[in-house]
Amino acid sequence: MKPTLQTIADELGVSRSTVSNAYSRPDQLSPDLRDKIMATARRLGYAGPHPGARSLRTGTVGAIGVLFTDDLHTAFTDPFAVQFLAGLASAAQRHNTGLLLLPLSAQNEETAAAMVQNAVVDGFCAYCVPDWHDAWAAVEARGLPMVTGEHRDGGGLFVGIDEVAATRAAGEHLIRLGHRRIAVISDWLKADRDNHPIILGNPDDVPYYVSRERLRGYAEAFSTAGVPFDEMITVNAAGNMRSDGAAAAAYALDRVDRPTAIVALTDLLALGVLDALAQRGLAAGRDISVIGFDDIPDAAVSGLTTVRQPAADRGRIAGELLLDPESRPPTSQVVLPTELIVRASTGPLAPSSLSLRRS
Amino acid sequence: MKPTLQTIADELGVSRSTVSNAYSRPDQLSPDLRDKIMATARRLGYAGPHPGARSLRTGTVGAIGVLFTDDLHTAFTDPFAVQFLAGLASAAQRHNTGLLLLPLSAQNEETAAAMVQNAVVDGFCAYCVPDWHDAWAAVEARGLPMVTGEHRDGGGLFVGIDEVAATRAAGEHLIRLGHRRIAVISDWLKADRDNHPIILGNPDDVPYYVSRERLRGYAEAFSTAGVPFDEMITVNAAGNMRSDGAAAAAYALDRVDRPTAIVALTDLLALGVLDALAQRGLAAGRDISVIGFDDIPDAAVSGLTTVRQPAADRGRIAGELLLDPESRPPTSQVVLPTELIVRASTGPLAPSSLSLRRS
DNA sequence: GTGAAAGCGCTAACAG
DNA sequence: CTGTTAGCGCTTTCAC
Repeated sequence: MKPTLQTIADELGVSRSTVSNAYSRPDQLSPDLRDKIMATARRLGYAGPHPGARSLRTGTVGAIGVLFTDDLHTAFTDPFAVQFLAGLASAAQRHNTGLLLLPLSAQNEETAAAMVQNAVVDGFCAYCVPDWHDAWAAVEARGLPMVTGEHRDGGGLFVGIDEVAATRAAGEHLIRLGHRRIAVISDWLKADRDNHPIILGNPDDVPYYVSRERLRGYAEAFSTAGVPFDEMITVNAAGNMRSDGAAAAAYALDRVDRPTAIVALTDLLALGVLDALAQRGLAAGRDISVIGFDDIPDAAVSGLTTVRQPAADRGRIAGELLLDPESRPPTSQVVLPTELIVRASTGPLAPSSLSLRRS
Repeated sequence: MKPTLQTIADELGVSRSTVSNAYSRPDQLSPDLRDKIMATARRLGYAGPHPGARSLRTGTVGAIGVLFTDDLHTAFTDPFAVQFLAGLASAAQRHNTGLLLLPLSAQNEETAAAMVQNAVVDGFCAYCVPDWHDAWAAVEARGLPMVTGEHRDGGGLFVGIDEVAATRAAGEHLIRLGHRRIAVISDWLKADRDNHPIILGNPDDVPYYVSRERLRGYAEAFSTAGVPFDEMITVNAAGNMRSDGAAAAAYALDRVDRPTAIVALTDLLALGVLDALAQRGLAAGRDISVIGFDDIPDAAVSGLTTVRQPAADRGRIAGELLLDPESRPPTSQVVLPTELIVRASTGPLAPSSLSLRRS
């Protein structure tokens, strides 16, 4: 039988609460007694109050649930996700809190919801969770504090960026450079996970918040310049991997009316687009302009024009909001700044493209 | 006030246990009643049994604690760690279990131990935790199942590789090629986190299991060939990052009696060594031989000779052992195979090096 | 099928 | 400073 507070108390002939105090409120009893308690605890192999029992009593656990994609491998390959998590972890650590990764199966929404229901946590942090997911409902039902960067009206706290404004600025940059025939590449433009061009009636049809909003920003910039939504070339990517970016870009590049610019909704995909260009002997920024999103370290290395967002801050602030109610702003909506970083991968419309455009 | 089982029971005039059964044992009551219960639960905003309370009663939580480095950023930059975690997560998911990341502060061992003590989990998985860490003791004290790949005699379950045999084989390869003046680079050769050459009396002095064992393997191979331990050039790396590998390699390369081979105890460091070679116009495998460890994807790309280990399997099996007691082998010691992968970065001792050796 | 009783191990008033 | 009392919200025999 495992020792409990009572075991120690009985052994010493004191009360259970005294032993409890020895651990949680050392100032409530004489140092002598405390030492004696700790000594017998050690002797009996008692490791301290049972965390589960304590948490039932105090109502706090010391863990926050992170709704996460099924595919940890891909998630950890994404520098944005890693920075976000690192930021979240730094806040968590400051509050002596762990991160409960909840890898939600995209196949089996039922188990995903069950994981959320059974998670022993103080709150939830969700991102990269397409919003049709049942898990959303489960999180809301739990009634715990929740923070997300992807669901601005979802009841919980919001820490994120103005996705629409960010890509609108990027789109305007492209417009200023003269581009009008533009392809957009992203995963989650459709619910399926394949690389292929798609016809999209409307940005609203996109099932995933981030992709949808970013697409909206571009759509706004372009339509303001006279390029209607349905003239944009949209290609769905299988996932958010560099190779997917290259594969998806192929559908845009290998067509007669090749676009003069390709925007990817993440840097990882944009780097793949650069790969596809290189493979075809095309020069980014001269033959074809490319824009990404995130400003991951490799973006600078590759001279990728992109939108910088404060990944680590998003995580850190999300954590603070969850763990430190004092810090909660009245609005509960923290919108962090983004910045368009112009590098070599965008340039003015090339004459060759112009002539092609007339053909 | 948040609704509980009792709230629902009172509302319907049934007993608490009936409502409990409605959730956990649907076969114990009539479908009608169950539906009615679920309906009022929904109506009252009851999300299902409180996970913490349930776990106190049943003794199972649905989470395993992963003792993790403080520095998530670096951890997730290491493909080995990512693959390991992905493997662990796959097993966890199969058992409907989450991963509680416990980022242990290396500075503050006290808080680190406290995190372990307070973790609401069913078991622990530890790796990348230097063994002088207080957290070890805390884990053992908890008395929960624990699995590690780094502490073969530590009481818990072991899933790992034969580190010594792995590097011994790599060392023998180097010896066969004629190398005798050899440098070893690794983080955690000393407890400090700086790049600098060190004098090591003995592999036993190394404070971290993995580094120690791998160093032992090399020491065995070399001493068998007549190269005593104290003739090996040992360089401590600040961390397990590519740039650290390059920085540490500098100390080996920029000395008069330059070694003819450099072994790094991880691929990430070895890739840094290759960077350092390139920077000095030296050719890996011709001028200087280099060996890594892990066989991460980039190793193949760079033609790095290395030791392949089954990272994802280590994680997956660790998870199974923890979560599925049935699967536990009698010994509780699972040793997975490794394989020396010879690529272009190792080659026979170059004549130029030989002459240099005599000088 | 359903309910009553007995805790899981702990903490937080409060009284002594 | 120490002990008593009263649960936290749930599951699980075991009778009915």
